[in-house]
Amino acid sequence: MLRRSPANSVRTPRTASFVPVIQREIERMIGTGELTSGTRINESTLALRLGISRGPVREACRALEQIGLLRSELNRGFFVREVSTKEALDLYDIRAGLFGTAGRLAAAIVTTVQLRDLEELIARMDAAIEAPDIATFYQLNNEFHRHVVVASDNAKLIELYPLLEAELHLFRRRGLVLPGSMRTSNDEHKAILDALRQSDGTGAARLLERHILAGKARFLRTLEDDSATEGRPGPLDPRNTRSKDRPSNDR
Amino acid sequence: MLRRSPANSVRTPRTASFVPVIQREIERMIGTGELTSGTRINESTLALRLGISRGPVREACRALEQIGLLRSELNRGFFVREVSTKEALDLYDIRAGLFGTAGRLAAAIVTTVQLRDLEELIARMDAAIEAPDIATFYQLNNEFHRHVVVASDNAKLIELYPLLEAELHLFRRRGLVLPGSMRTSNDEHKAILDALRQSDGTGAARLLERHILAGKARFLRTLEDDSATEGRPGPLDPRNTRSKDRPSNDR
DNA sequence: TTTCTGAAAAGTGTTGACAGTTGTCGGTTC
DNA sequence: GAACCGACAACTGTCAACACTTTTCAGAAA
Repeated sequence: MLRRSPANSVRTPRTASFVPVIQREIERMIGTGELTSGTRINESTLALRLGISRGPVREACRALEQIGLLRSELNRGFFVREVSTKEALDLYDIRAGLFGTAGRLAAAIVTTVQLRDLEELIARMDAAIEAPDIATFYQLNNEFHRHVVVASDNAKLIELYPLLEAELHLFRRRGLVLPGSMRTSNDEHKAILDALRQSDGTGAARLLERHILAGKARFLRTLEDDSATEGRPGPLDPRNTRSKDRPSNDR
Repeated sequence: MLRRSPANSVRTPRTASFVPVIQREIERMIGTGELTSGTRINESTLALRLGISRGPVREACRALEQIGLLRSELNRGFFVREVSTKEALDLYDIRAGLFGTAGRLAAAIVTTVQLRDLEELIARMDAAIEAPDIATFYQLNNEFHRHVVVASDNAKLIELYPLLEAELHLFRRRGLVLPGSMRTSNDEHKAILDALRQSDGTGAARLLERHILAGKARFLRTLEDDSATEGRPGPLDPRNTRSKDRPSNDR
């Protein structure tokens, strides 16, 4: 099946495309903060670093533009997107709706195994609160959310929800979880689990929606606190940090 | 600013990228049925037809893959996506959730002008029902939905919702609106308008959600009818028409 | 006739190069 | 000294060509 040079098959036994690999890599770099909001993607440099040419890099960027992690400017290339306060708040609303939907669907079909998993995650979050270990709590919290979405058994939802979360993370990085809120947050988790256990779809939906909206409220509070300490710009100022506002590309 | 040959500036005064243009073009071809589910996109042919090279075409395809209109197979290129019955039903659930969210948000901020627009659309739909003019009703119905989403003033939602609708249209084309359902559908519109008028967010959300889920129920009925007349394959068979099942690409 | 085979044709994945645009950084003018 | 100017460097958008894979199809074998 592999025609020539069975030994040095380092290059081009074309078993995979570069594009998804690059896409993940850029996602990773954004996730770790290696690439921060607003910075430009230098295609040539990135291609060189990955040992490939610009074509696949551009394709990956085009894909990432579509899911909202990058934006493009004509003749200036791709930039890591900046998410304004307004957009971040909008994302909370969408997530609330989708998360509620996930819960409604999940309540009808959730398995006992999945319920046990959720219960265990809640217990571990309690432990993290006692420690206290914010990083672990944050991670477990994400895991809990992911589990609920997966339990909905809605493939599109399972695909969509993390994309929205990733986009939200583009908002200037800050401690998203207030230490004081962990306990109440986990109490909400418990109520959610109860609703799911009782196959109470509308109840679960309502609780999950409120859970996210509570997150939105906390988010808003941190914004207000910041603007209070930082000074001038109003608490809900939709403007962002960029100095140079060019008209963004279409779509 | 334009350096050479001011007359025949047919080529390359680079004021726009080809990619969005091609993307729209492919979307259009899918929308009109010129490209049907499952067919392969021939990059070379398409590029030739548009008078450009394959690079931008590939970028556009990559973008369309990300929003769910195309899928890719290694060394075989891009295909117009096929949406299975399960996926179509999943999409209805997501749309229901998002549409409800849109309504909840819109109820709080909808303007009198927007309310009047919605009212007018409802009136025109009534007229279309009387005619009866199914095509016009279908179009006005879409317009109504779009208006509600726009009234939410949530940019991401406004971007997302039509994408889901487009994806749903990839399900093997069929008359999505049953003639008999137009009247009840428009009655639902009227109830929705009332809720919005009264700034009743939760009411609007519930009604909008049910409105979409009613569409899902009708969709299910048409499926059952079809399978009854067509013969063997079960009403909820998730399998699709493809003969050759290869492992699809990741993501 | 039907089934295999293998070579040519067709088409994708990637590359390197070119044309055009944007940004930089001296020097020049006011 | 600050604002302008123009050449140069850096970079994007696009193209044409190459390497490899998949598909097709005529001819051989059963």
